[in-house]
Amino acid sequence: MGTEERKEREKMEMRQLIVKTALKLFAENGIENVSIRAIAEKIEYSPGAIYSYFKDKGEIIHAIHTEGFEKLYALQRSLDGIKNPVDKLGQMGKLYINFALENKDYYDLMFIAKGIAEKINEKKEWDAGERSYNYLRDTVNDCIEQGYINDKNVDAVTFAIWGFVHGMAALIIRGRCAMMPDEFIQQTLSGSFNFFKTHLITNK
Amino acid sequence: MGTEERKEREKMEMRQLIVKTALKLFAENGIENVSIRAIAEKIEYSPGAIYSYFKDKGEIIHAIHTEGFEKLYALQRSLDGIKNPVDKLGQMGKLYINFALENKDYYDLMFIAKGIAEKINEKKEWDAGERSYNYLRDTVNDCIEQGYINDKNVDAVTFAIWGFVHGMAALIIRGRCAMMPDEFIQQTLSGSFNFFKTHLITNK
DNA sequence: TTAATAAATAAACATTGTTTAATAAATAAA
DNA sequence: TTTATTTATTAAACAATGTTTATTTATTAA
Repeated sequence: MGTEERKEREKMEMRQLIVKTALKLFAENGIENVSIRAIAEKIEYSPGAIYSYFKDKGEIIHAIHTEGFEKLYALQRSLDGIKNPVDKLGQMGKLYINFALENKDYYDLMFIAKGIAEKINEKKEWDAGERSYNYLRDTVNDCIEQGYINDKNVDAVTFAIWGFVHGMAALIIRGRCAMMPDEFIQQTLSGSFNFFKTHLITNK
Repeated sequence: MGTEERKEREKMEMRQLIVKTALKLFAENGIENVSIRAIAEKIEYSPGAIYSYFKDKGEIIHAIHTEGFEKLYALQRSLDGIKNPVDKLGQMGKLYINFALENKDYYDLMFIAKGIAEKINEKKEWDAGERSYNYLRDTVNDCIEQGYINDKNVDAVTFAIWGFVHGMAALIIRGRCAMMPDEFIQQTLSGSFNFFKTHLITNK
C-alpha cells in the first residue's frame, strides 16, 4: 500500500508550502522582519509544527537560497545557444544584474546574507552556486581561448567579472546608492557595463 | 563654573567607551552576536544606562560606521602626494581592498550591513561615505582628463571601479569564497587587479 | 541643609527562535 | 471493529533579545 509514498509526498508539499509562504512574507516585509510565528500563522499551523519539517529557521532560508540558484542557473542555460562567447558573456552580465535587481530577496540570500554562509559550509552545499560559477567560468575560458580576452588567468578574470557585477548589485540592494535618483543609477549601471565591455574585450 | 562643560565631556567619554567596547565585542564575537546587555556588562553598567547615551542599538552601530569612514578617508588622504592619477587610482584600489579585509567589521557596517542603510537615510548622513566616494571620483576624473581612461562618463567609470573592488571584498567577507583556499583567493585577487588595471588604462 | 536635577538601576514588556510535555490524529495490528 | 502504536500538532514554557518605565541613587544648585 502506498501510504508511505503518500506521506512522503505530503511532507514535501508541506515543506514547499512553508518555503513559498516564507518567500512571500520576505517580499512583503523584508527578510529580517519575518518570524517563524508569522509563517506559521499564515499557513494556519502552530509555530512548533514547522519544526517537524525544518530543523531551524536557517534551513528554511537555505531552501529558498537553493531555489534561487535553480532560477539563476535556468536563466544562464537559456544562453546555451549563443555561439560567440563575448556575446554570451555580455548577455550573462545583463541577465545577472537583472536577476539581482528583480529578485532582491533571492539574490540577497544567495550572495549577501550572513547566516547563509555558515549553512553553506556546514552542508558543503555550495554546489548550487558552483554550477552557476562554472558556467560563467567556462564562458570566460572560451573568450580567452578564442582570443577575445587577453589574459591567461581564467580564475582571476572570472572573479573580476563576478566581483564587478556583484559589487554593483550589492551596493544597490543594500541601499548604498540610495542617495542617487533611480534613473541616475540605471544610467550609470549601463554606462559602467559599456565601460567594462569596451575595455576588457580585445577586438579581434 | 565649568561643570556644564565637564558633564558634556564626560558624556562624550562615555559614548566613546560604549562605542569602543561594542567594536571590541564585535571583533571577538561577530557583529550579530553582540547584545546591548553584553556591552553593558563589559563596561559594568546596567543595560538601561546605555540608553542615556544612545537612542537605540542602531545609533551605536551608526557611530562605529562613521568612525570607519573616518579611517578610510584618512587612508585615502595619505595618497594626496601622488601626482600621477593612474598610480593614485591603483594605490587606492589596493588600499581599499586591504582596508576591507583587515577591518571586516568596519567594512561590513559601512558597505554591506542592512540596518545601517535605514539610519543613513533617516539621518541623511551618507556625508561620511560621500567624501570618500568623491575622492575616488576626482581621481577617476583626473585619469579621464589626462587621457588615461578612454571614457567620458565619470560616474559610470567610478561606479564600475567601486563595484569591482567592493564586489570582490563583499564576496570574501560574506563567505562566498569560503570554498577556495586562502592563498588561492589572494592570488586570484591580485590577478583580478592586474586584469582590471591592464585593460582599463590607456597607455599614453 | 534642603530642593531640584540628572544618572543609573531593577524590573517588566514584547518579541524572537526553539524545546518539551501533552494531546489529537492517523496508521497498523488484533 | 476495536485496540495499540506511531506520527503530527499543539500549547506552554524557556532563554535571549531590544527597549521602556517607575524607582532609587547620586549629583548639582539654591
